[in-house]
Amino acid sequence: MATIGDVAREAGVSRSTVSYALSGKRSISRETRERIDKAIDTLGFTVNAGARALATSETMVIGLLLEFHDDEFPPAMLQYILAVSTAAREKGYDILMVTDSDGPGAVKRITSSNMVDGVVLLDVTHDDPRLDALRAARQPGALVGLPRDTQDVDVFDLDFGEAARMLVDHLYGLGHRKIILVSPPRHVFDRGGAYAWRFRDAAVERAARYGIQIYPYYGESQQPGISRSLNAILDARPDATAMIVHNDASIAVLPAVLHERGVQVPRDLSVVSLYSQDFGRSFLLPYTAVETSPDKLGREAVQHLVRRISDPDYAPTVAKFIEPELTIRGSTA
Amino acid sequence: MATIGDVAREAGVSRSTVSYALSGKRSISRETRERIDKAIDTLGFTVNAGARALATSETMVIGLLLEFHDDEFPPAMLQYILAVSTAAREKGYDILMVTDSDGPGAVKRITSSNMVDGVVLLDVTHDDPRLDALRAARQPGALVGLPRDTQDVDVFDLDFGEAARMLVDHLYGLGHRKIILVSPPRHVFDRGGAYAWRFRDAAVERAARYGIQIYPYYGESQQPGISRSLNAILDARPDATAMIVHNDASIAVLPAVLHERGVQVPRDLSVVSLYSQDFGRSFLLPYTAVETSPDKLGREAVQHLVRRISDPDYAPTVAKFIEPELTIRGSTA
DNA sequence: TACATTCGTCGAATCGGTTCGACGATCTGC
DNA sequence: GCAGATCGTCGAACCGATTCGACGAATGTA
Repeated sequence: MATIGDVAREAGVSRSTVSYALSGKRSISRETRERIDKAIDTLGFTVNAGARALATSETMVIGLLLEFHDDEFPPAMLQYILAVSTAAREKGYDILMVTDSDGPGAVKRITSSNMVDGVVLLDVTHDDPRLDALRAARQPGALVGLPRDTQDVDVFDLDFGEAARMLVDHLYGLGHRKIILVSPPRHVFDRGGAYAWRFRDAAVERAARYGIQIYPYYGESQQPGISRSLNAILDARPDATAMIVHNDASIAVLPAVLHERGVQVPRDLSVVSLYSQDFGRSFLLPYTAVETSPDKLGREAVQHLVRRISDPDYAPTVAKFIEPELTIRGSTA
Repeated sequence: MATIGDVAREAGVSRSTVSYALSGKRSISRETRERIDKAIDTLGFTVNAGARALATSETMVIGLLLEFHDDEFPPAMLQYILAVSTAAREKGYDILMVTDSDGPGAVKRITSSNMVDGVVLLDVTHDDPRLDALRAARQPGALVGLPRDTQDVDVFDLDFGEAARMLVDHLYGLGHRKIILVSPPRHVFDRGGAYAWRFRDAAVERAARYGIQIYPYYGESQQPGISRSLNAILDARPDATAMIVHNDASIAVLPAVLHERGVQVPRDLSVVSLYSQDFGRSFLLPYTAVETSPDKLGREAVQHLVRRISDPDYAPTVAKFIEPELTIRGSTA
């Protein structure tokens, strides 16, 4: 591997001159620059990332922390990963992806060893143990998911409360008075997945305000439990005229379950949900739904993180809740 | 951030002594070691990864290259990612994940800048342009997926030919003489996804040997095309008594399609497929199938890569085809 | 014409580690 | 009791970049 010294020798200049030619931080004469450029590509020189990181204390790498739980649905997770990765690359950053089950340890390890310039935490829970590790680290972080204590951190999430209200309003406006709500699996609540209860509580409260019935249930995460639980719910509430499904795994399975029961949408039952458009396309989901925008979320998190990396006290911390958008797909009446 | 120099001063020894205490490459007296240990945790010292990488030219990072195509099914991809990530961490490596659409460029960038010690290429195609970049790099690489030219590279893949033969044999043994084959989408063939035709060709050849009929079709990757194409295929071949589905997206949708047509498995149609057990659990896939073992594949690739990193000319290059295992789930008769 | 700027380049210091050779002290074997 | 090996430690060189201050030459200004 050629070093900057080799380039310098080949071009007959000093190392610092090569460095300045590379960075453009000082002016270089045209002919010198040409000699350097030629030397660089005869030698096939590339800057050594480690050496540069050491000198500049910037790695141009962002840590991406996630843990895959059994109660999560793979396609959704992958969408976040790709969004973060793509957005980062556009800003010139690479992604160090850590899927360690010891989240706090992983945060500590990659930040304190200076492997990254900042981190993105995916799927942050109410009492996420990674937060202490992040605060102890002297590096910026962006969270996707809402923790209890948002002090000193930047948070990005969908406004699940508003999403719930939108969906309840939509159904209420169409005349529905008894609504089933399928939440994420109980595990998600236990683990502290705030989005689960933020959505449920808002839906329940909104329903109460309208004086209508809402029947909350937990969904399941794996087959055959998903179908079974959906059937049980439908059996238990034959009077319900509408259903809100806040669970990827359940919504993916719902079409089959309804078909098997001979239930037609929206004639017999109105169905609304939350999922991203891409997700809906992989399956056959023709439901009116709130768009969850994983790409927008990932992108915003990265953008903000990058800004904070270049200027650590750039702005007050941010808790950005992106606005839900309702896409009408005709699954309600 | 504390440096090794700070630790040395705090413990009253030289920097090299601290380094040796850390690495254990020379012996250290008990009391010195204790002073150093104490200094390390009063100062909260962690080795700077960049500096270490510079000195040792080892980053302890593995590059993971993948590109997500629309014609792929997200859950399967995620399984590979997690497998590689987990296996790497167990060996002490972190993962630099690159999802660049410019594959060769990405390979060149991360290898020639010495950001990684080696790379894993996911979903390698017949004429994968990343291979030239990999060969030009002076770093070991492990491929998942089979390229045309396997010279100087280590390849890991399922033995798709054998898998096809197993499934055909299985059906033939049960008396089936007219079999539908749903391959991956045409795009996958065009792109050079060798697994697609390795499977198809082996199935066709085996069927020919038995003198039975096999009807090959392309699958689709996105709804509603998937259902539509499955229906069209079933309409076109009412005489077929069995079906081999080599496509994640199609198999995930198949239960619904069959149910809608009133086709019972295995009474009216025998179905076999290829998918991983985890994948089957997310959906409701009760089909006799060959296990695709993404975890085993990812793990083996990483293990071999790590070995080659520590000893670049450790062994002849490897083309390892893991043996398909047939799991009988009663979807055939 | 004399002086102050700007331009282009260089040398040296620095980032934070690892590792080699040296060296005194301790231990071993005869 | 002495030569030789081993142990524990240190200092210095090195890994490959960046960046600061300096300095001669070219340019601009009065």
